[in-house]
Amino acid sequence: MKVLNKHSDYALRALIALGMEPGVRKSAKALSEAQGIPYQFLRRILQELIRSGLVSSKEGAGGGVALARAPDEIRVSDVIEIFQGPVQVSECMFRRQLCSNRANCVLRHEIMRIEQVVNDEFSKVTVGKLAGDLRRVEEARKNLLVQEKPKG
Amino acid sequence: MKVLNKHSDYALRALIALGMEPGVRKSAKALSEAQGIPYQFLRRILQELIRSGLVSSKEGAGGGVALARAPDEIRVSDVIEIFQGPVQVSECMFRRQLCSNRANCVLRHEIMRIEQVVNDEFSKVTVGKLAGDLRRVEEARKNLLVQEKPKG
DNA sequence: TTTACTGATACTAATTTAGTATCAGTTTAT
DNA sequence: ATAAACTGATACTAAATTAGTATCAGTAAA
Ligand code: FES
Ligand code: FES
Repeated sequence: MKVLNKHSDYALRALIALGMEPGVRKSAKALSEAQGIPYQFLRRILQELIRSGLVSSKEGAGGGVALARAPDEIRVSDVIEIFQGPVQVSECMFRRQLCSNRANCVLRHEIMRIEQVVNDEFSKVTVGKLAGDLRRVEEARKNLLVQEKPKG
Repeated sequence: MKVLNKHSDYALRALIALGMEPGVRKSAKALSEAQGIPYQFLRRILQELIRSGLVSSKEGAGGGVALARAPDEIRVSDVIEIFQGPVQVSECMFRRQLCSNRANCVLRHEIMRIEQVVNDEFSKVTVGKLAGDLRRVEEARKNLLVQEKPKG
């Protein structure tokens, strides 16, 4: 069961890359090369993010994209919603004979509860948080290198 | 984002149908007709459930399948695991440049935490519970009919 | 020995996901 | 003016996954 498809995956990486230096505009080409994401594919993903309002863009030479909101205001759940639609456990279990009265269906309640939990978890994690985590990871690695080659 | 694919969906329906009358053996044909699941497809699904040990079978005329465990011992997560593999949020975010040190990766921890939560939720729900819920739904509907046509 | 079933497995069709390509328009720099 | 570096929109192809079908062999009961 793969939760993130490539669209969401790449979108997140691009968003986090942008979130590392909020306000700095980057071109699709630069992002594509830095993150190892196929250029044309990333372009379409960015266009989608722009349409959805997570990212802002500037056309022409020297143009590019940047986060349209604060990194902490962009949730992983937003990204999943855009590229994979809302979380749905099952189209509708027992739809045929058994569940003519959807409104009162206990099974449906169970299903919706889980959908909610999954969604909540993905809402808790923001691009800002991931970028922060990543920053700390990079710091740690840098320090490690300094230790290995001290005063060099 | 569709969580259950048709395999898991149909498997669950079949398991719950079996769970409504544990111990009673039912043929693939009967299940297929009762649940509106394509026969050959359901056959393969049942064979998979049998191999996985959730269901027991008896060959020959009058044969069929039944739950191999107590309904409460069959979790939705078991079914998902069989047909869709273990929950994976992302193959490995930032695998390339950024995450050579997977063991210490904060992002990875975040991802694994969510995977755990999702899995936990699906482990909480058993075939026994779903069958019980369904039983209550059917009771409620029956009572409703009695009310509508009282003493008829 | 026919009928009703499962076991194993090969196959096809449909859908989704991933990835590519193209052309038009915008901004900057020369 | 025009070339270069960009995004906007959209059509297209390829690969992978999912869904569904078919077939043949074997088993058990009537
Ligand atoms: S599961 Fe569909 S209404 Fe009950
Ligand atoms: S996300 Fe892959 S190791 Fe960090």
